[in-house]
Amino acid sequence: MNYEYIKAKISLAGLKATHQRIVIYDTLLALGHHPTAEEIYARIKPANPSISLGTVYKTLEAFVTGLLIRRVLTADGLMRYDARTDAHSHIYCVNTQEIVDFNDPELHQWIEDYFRHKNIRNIKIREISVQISAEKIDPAERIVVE
Amino acid sequence: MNYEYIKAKISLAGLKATHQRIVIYDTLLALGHHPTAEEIYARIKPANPSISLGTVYKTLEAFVTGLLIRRVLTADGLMRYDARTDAHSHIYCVNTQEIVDFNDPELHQWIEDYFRHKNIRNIKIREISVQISAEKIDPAERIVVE
DNA sequence: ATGCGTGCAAATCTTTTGCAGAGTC
DNA sequence: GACTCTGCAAAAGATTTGCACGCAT
Repeated sequence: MNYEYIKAKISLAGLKATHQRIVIYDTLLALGHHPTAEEIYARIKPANPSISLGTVYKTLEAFVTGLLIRRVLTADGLMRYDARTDAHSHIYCVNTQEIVDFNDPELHQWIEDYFRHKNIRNIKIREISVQISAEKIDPAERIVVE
Repeated sequence: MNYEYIKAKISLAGLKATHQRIVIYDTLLALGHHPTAEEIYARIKPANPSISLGTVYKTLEAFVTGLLIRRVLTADGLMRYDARTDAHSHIYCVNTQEIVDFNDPELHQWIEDYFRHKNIRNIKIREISVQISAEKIDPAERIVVE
C-alpha cells in the first residue's frame, strides 16, 4: 500500500490527509502486531522528529471514529489498534504475549450458520471472531495456521 | 456462594483469607458484568469504609496470579476482571457496551475438534472462546441465549 | 511469632484536553 | 479563507509502589 493510496483512504473517511496521518496509518499497516500509540510513536519519531505523541493518540481515535482502523481486545489494559477492519480471529500466546491474526472463512461461516439456527433473542449479530489462547512450543519460531 | 466457601477458595490458592479479600471476591461474583477495580471499590466502600483502592488493585492482581479470577479482554483500555475461570464466550453489545457471558459446550467442542484437524504449527491450544459483536434490538430488554 | 496483607500517599504511566499556530482543501 | 489538525504542555485518569502497622496462620 503506497502513499497515494493511503492518502485517498484517509480522505474518503472525511479526514484531512496530513503527512502525520499518512505515516501513522502506514506504520499501523507495516507493524505485524497490534501496537499502542506509544509503539507507533517510537517507530515514527526518528524519521519525523517534530511529531508529537498527542497527535498519535488523536489520530488513532480519529481513525477509529472514521472506521479506518479498530481497537483490539486486550487484557493488558492498554489501547491497541489494528489496521484490519474485517472480522478475523486472534491467537494469544500466553508465554510471549503475542497476538497473531488468523483468518478462516470456513470456520467463520460455520459459526455464523450455527448461530442462525440458535435461539438468540434481542440481539442482531454483527460479527463473530474466535480467540484462541495458546502456548508457543518453540518461542523462536513463528506461529503458523493453515 | 457463602463467606466460608469463599474463604476456603482463597486459602486454597495460597493466599491469606482476609475480610477485604473475601468481600472483593464476593462482589466480583455478585456483579453480573466485568468490573474494574474502581467499580468494585465503589460497591464495597459503603459497608467497608476503611478499605483502600490500592488494596482492591493489589487483591485483584493477587487473585489473577493465584488463578482465582481472570482479566477480561476489553477494548476500553481498562483492566476488567471476571470471577469465571472456565473458557466461555462473550457477546459484546455495540450500543450499550455491555459484555454478556454465554456458554455453549456444543459449540466449543465443535471448534476444538475443528482445530484438532487443522494444521496449526508451533502452538499448543489452551482454550478457545468466541466473541460476538452484536446490537441490542430492544435496549431495555435482556440478551437471551439458549 | 512470622510473614503476608492493608492503608495511605506519593509516584508512575497512559490518555485526554486546551490552545495558538500551521497546513489542507 | 475557512476550518481542521498539529505540537506543546498541562491535566486528568488509571495503576503501581514504598513503607509502617495490623492481622491471619
